[in-house]
Amino acid sequence: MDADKNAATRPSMKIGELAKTANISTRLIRYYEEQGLIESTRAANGYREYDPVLVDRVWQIRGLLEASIPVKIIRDILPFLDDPCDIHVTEASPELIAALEEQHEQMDQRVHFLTRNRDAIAAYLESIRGARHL
DNA sequence: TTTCTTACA
DNA sequence: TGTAAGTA
Repeated sequence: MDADKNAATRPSMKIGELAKTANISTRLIRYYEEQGLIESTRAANGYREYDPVLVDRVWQIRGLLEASIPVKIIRDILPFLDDPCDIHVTEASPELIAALEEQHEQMDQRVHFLTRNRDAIAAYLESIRGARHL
């Protein structure tokens, strides 16, 4: 079924390939790994090998990071993102829960902030377009 | 050629 | 984060 373009979930992607596929630098990939955000195995020659599913994982990490979520928290919720069914919730410490609630609240505020500005810009654009037609 | 580690800007 | 150096 998959002869050439489907190496779906096999631990074999070199850092350069992952970088190109996920559109991030190899430098950042190594950095995420240093921070314990992603894992990799090592080939006999010492080269890192990545599971192709990390392409998505990297995007999730970027999103979380861009939302200013601390690496410490990302580390804790990443395993949950892997299998949402896994019951990490049961062992979530009060500290983690508190941190996540705070982050959630902050994200909510950002969403409102962005929404408001987006609408303001949309309205401004509208008025400009209208004026242009005069 | 690609990747690795370490380190500086 | 990018980039340089010296390897494997």
